[in-house]
Amino acid sequence: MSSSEEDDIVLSRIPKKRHIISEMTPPTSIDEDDIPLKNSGKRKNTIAEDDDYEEDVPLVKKAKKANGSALKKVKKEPKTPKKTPTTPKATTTKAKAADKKTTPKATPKKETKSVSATPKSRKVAIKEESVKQETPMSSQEDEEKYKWWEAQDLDGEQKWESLEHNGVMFPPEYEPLPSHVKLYYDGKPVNLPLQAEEVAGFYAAMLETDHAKNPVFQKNFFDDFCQVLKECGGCGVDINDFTKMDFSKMYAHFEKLREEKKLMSREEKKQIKLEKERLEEPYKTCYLNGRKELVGNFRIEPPGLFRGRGAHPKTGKLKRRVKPEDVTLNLGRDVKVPEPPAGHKWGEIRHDNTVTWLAMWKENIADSFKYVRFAASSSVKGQSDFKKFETARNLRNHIDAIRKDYTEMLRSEKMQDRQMATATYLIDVFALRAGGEKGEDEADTVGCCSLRFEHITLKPPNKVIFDFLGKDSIRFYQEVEVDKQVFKNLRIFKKEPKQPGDDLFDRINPSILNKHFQNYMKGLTAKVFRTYNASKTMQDQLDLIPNEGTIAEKVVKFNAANRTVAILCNHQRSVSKNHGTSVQKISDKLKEYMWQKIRLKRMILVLEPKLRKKDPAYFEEIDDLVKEDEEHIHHTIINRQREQVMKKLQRDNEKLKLEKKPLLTEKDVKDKLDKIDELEKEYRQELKKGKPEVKSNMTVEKLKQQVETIEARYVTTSLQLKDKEDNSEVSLGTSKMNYIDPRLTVMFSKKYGVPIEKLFTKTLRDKFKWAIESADENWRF
DNA sequence: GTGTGAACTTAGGAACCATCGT
DNA sequence: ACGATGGTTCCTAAGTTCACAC
Repeated sequence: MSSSEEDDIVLSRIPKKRHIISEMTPPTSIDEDDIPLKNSGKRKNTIAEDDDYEEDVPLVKKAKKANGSALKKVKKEPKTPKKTPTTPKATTTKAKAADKKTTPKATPKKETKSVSATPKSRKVAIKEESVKQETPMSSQEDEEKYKWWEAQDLDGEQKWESLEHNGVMFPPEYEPLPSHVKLYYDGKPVNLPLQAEEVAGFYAAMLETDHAKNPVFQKNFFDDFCQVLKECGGCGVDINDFTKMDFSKMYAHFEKLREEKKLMSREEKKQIKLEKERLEEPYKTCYLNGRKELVGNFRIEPPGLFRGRGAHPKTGKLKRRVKPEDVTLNLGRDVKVPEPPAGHKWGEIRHDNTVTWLAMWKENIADSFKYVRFAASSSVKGQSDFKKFETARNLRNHIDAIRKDYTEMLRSEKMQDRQMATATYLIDVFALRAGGEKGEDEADTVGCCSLRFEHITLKPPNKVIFDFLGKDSIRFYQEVEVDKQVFKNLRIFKKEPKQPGDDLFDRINPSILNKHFQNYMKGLTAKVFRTYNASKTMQDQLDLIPNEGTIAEKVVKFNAANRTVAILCNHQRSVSKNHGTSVQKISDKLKEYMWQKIRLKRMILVLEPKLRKKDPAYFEEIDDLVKEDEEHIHHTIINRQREQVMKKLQRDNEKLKLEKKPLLTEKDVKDKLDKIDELEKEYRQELKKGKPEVKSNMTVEKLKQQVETIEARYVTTSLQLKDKEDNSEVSLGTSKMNYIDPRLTVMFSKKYGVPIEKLFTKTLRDKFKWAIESADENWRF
């Protein structure tokens, strides 16, 4: 076959390539790496014509490191922190939208128009609406009824016509510790300045968590703590050794507060909750194009210690308090700007209707932005969700062609194309994420394009073992069989001089890949494959479910389908710490049921011994129970009963103590204990004789009835156990919320007569209202 | 292409809450 | 009536993607 021939050629050329590559890119140094890079463009063009994939040059991804940060700084410099629109964004085209006459009423309509009209490269579908902004905050009638999915699709650059909101909610000010609660350093109490005390408190409060035991966390915390301490003038003691810090007093104080909170009366708790709700009331909603909408995260994130996931180099760093001056609000031009907190000003006011955020601030850990956005149930989010699923759904019209193409392209002469095809295969088949490049100061996690040498192991003829940390440092481990050619390609991508640490896909990145995808379908990017395959899988799984059985059974089947999707997407959750015990409990229960059943059957035989011959199968299992197990179960039962009696005694006594009445003693429960003793005796007898006592009023009929009851319980419980095990490390929620087209769930609900409440929680019903109201029992993805 | 900023979706764990079995 | 338990919501970190400057 031509394939192997081709491969032979390819492989035979490798030495040559190796030579070239090692000349061009010394394997050791990243910095030197970026020198050849500059030539790459030129070289590549000529070489590509050779049809010799071997010779085009890897993208050099790590090049920036050194001068990258320098660049960054240069860039940032012109950014004067003044009031002028100097953020990079503000100077770009879009920025005209953000153009800020901080005085909101400056030139309302003209500006709004120019906002939308400016972006040069795009045809902006804006019909110069002479915005009839009827006082939004008052129109309450139709808001409930607005169904955007039945309305016209405004699919353009402009995201809103008018926007009014009340700004953001700030966390409460820091409350100083009582004077007797202090940090101890080197055995002595320390008087910390308030700001430093707050930071120390962040750590103290989490003293018993895993985070606090992580050395990186400790170091980052300590560095930032010392910094803060220095900034506010120190504390008279030279604090320079983390190990001498004693947070125990502070920790105890926080524990006490926690306890007190728990012990608050029902009434008090209610009051506090009411008060909280009253305070957040104004921020919960906003007006979008005159209609009331829910805001999502209107609360500014409180300060604290950064809890990065996985091995994050910055974990433990201080997340500083956000001030109104740090916050940029985005709202309509003609609308009242909410009052900043007393004595403060907003950082900036924007009127950018090409974006959907309400407020924004810069965060100090990664130096990125945080946004206040609409809630998931809002029309804005609903629309983009709808669009996302429609894009994914549209992929079904192209997927065959795409698969055919990449299958062919796996053998391309051009290295970049081979990588592209192979990556597409992995993304399509194993639902990998795109895998963008990550920095030194982030956790080392990867996706498809950032997979490295050490992340896959090849086992001929075609087995691949993936083992890497993906998003959120969740491990992706799979042993799979792949297409022969994919296997060969991966082997080539790992060929010398590649070594651990090197990128497998050194000629592509998500950007290149996505650009390629655009050729097939508008809006097609790497992540669309995940959505498509998830929803497609769900559809296929649902198709397999017969329309029969109880609602509960159907729900179980639905969840099983959901689970296959979750597994496809590698959605995991950590096993809860008491998972082990609760599994043990259930299997104990199962054993006990089994024992009960057998015991009942033995009783039947006591009544009518000849039944055994008549129906040997029915009685077969009674031999399965060995004496030791039986004895053990007896013990468990007896112990449990005794414990229960004693526990109740204790509880009663506690009450009596409060009422100052005389306490009960063991004598008072003697009756009960005696009964248990009796039972114990009975069991012992039973064990000796090998058959149970049978009450005089028992009949074979009754006993058989009881056996059935027990059997039913056994089945239910074992299903429960299986479900628990299967689900212990799979998280169904993420795929239900983000990947499975909600119209599939709605379809299932209608077609199988399962109330939607059993499949979607309240929040999901709100989020997917559009789907619930638009899909019927015949809808297909 | 590379680098970066910006804006958006996706994600797991903690906190909170309701319900269930005893 | 009560704690354990499991489900739901909240929180915010961690991704992807896109536009733009170079």
